Amino acid sequence: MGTIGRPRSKSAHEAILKSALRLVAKRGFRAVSMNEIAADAGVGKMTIYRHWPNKAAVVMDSLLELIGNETAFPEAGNALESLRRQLHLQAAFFRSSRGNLIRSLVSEAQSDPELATAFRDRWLYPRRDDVRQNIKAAILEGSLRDDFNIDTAIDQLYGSLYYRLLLGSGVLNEQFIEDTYQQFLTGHQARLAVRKTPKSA
Amino acid sequence: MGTIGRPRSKSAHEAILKSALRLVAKRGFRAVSMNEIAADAGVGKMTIYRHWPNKAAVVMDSLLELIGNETAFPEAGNALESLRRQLHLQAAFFRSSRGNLIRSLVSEAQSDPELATAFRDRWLYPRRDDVRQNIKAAILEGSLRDDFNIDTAIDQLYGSLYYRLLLGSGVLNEQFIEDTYQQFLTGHQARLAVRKTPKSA
DNA sequence: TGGGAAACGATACCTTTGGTATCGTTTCGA
DNA sequence: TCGAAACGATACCAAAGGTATCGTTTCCCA
Repeated sequence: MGTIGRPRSKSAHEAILKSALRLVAKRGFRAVSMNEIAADAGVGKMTIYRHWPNKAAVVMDSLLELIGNETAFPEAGNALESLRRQLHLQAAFFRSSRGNLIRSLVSEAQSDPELATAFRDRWLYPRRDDVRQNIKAAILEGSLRDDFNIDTAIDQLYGSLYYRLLLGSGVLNEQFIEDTYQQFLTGHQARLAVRKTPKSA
Repeated sequence: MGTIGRPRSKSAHEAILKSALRLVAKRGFRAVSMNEIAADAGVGKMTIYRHWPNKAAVVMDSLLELIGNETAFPEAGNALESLRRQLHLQAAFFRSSRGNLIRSLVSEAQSDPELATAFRDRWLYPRRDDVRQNIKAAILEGSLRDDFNIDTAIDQLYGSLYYRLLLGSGVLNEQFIEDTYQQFLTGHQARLAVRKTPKSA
């Protein structure tokens, strides 16, 4: 049997991802060329195309492998508080240069169905699953009602964050996150314990 | 004094906008080339560039001049009902091939600051102003409270629509719109009419 | 331990496309 | 009526994603 040949260079792989992340975060997807990424990583352009099928795939992997866990749900005393803190984490992530990665991939996905599927399956849905799990925990803790559509609630929670990231209509500051969180609570919080007066008060 | 020269052809102008709208709505911004738009409109490519500075500007004007009023607030018995119907209109607009225009322009705007500004100033903000006016009317009618941040409320109302349009995470069906509208009401509706007792009840 | 297969960096190349330059021609208005 | 500018057509340019191929290097396995 023939041998396998020279193995892929792990150092080249990592250098490419790091260069792609740094350049795209700073200047955006379209402004960065593949030649530039290759030169910055000290690598031949063909080496990139031996590891990934196209430019979008490189940036997608940069996001997932290097900074994919920066918005994980933080520990907190209870599920609702963990959700609140995660919203602030996600806003900070979007405000930072990392936001350019998301903007770039969503932008390219509009004309690249394969990328759109990959972005949903590898970025969006896993994170939505985390939110869903958190909301279920909050329900079990008795903090949230149990009779609403969770997917719709997730859209309402995070939709306005993506909206401000992509449309630039407003600032993703802490006040906005607090307002969004409170509006979510208003609609989904379990009825507060002490309800002494009957409905016909 | 010299004369003015031959005037711009209004028929060429309109033919270009119609071709751009039709082709981009059907196949998307990136998949349609300027040569193709020119050929479809029966026009020289240079004529397009005499009327618009670049491809994005043509599509932007197609949106505004040809279908910009398809999501106007419909007449209704009261402001809240008008808002509810407009949400359904906007969802239908996004579900139709017109949604490709919005997706295309938002996508291109991520790497084109001038287009981003134009999209906000000419598309987004005028429509947000309509929503703001509607919400103020609903407040005056006594249907909504008057102590919330209107801009944040608009983001929460429409953010999830743009989110589903751009991310494709869920269907923009009527149930989703109803849920979104109800969640908005839950947080912002005025306390139901009869409030006979003073605050210290 | 040595030979073959495949990855490596480098570079030339192909194709597409947005945008420009320039042609001779047409149309208007002053 | 004539000049200026727009017209359709076409050749062209530059940038960039992606491919092909070079000689070289590295490693696994026989």
